[in-house]
Amino acid sequence: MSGEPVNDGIGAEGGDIRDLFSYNLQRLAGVSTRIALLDIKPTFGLNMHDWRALAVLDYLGAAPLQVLAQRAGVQKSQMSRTTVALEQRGLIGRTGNPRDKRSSLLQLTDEGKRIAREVLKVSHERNRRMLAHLSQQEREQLMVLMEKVTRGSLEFLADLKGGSDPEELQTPEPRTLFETETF
Amino acid sequence: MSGEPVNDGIGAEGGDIRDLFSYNLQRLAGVSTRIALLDIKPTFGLNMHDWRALAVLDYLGAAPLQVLAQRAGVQKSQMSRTTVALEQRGLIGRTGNPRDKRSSLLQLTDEGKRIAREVLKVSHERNRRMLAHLSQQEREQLMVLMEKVTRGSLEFLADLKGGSDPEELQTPEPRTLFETETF
DNA sequence: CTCACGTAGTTGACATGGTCAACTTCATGG
DNA sequence: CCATGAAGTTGACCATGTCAACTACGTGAG
Repeated sequence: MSGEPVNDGIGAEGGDIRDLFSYNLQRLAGVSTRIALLDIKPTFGLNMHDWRALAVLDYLGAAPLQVLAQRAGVQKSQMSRTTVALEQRGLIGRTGNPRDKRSSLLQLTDEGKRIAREVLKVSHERNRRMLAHLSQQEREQLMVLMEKVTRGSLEFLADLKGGSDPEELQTPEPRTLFETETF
Repeated sequence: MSGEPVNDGIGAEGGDIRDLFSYNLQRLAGVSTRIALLDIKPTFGLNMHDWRALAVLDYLGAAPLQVLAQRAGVQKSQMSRTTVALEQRGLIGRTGNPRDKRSSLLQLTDEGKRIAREVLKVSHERNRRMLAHLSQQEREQLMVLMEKVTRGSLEFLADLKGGSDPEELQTPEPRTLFETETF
């Protein structure tokens, strides 16, 4: 009866790739990355890794590398290289971890904080433009839905990664998830 | 008065990176990619480029490389390499383009079609699991919202890419967008 | 205490992905 | 028929993601 075919992101019989949630998600994420880099790379000389590391450290305060990596959603090897580079640029400092001599606590320098706040500000503006066609209510709803999908996807991923090590990547944070940190 | 702070994906004063739509989008996309590769790489020996090329060709039927690249959202140089590899594996064939001797029309072989359909099937299941926590209505709503955001983001990107060449990347397809193809 | 085992972090190697520029081949309009 | 430009290919380069090995240190069992 209804003229418009609706799309639920799963795609039933006869549907093609354009009906898949994951496909549209990837496309949107690609566009978002390109926009972010056009913003951030020329102005601040940061790539996405750098920016995420700074931003996550900004709200963590001081944290060992492992925690930083988990929160940013990257492997520790990646984060190690990123933090070394940021330290050389004077945006990050290290202090000994009193509880564990194998690690240091990473934290933003004053310059690092300044940059992080500036980038965060232009990122707000960037997001505002990306979400321009949505009403306030739609924006809130979108965030809620994405969080649900993230939760479901992480469970799925944990399943696939051998039923064995569920710990590995289930790290993230949509603020309402995981406020249970105890490093 | 309301106890819960709501999040609109833009992040106002005092918000941190976890409030940003783009940040959560990137994290979810990363998880989605990892899930997809765990599915597709071992079973079919395809990477994401391969899979997208096959899937897009599946609904395009026969198309020159440029169109295929646009629809898949990648540059023609990338798509060129992908199609060469897929042709060598016997999943894609070429026939002369009657309208333009510089190009060929690409199309799936029977084997290519078979693979594309199989991968599409497991992708349906994958999306079903990722969206497991959403009701039917929420899933439909999510797709609508993502399409709006994609539209807004593409406009924004076109703006940034010099007000000049708006053509370049605004190619995509959430089916309801762009049904105006005329190659 | 000490030793075996686990964990934090670093590093090397490698595959993939994204971008740009140069180049060939052909199309098309003046 | 010539100048200009588009289609596709290729080479180069950087960013990203993943894995394994290795060092240094923590921890629990004996």
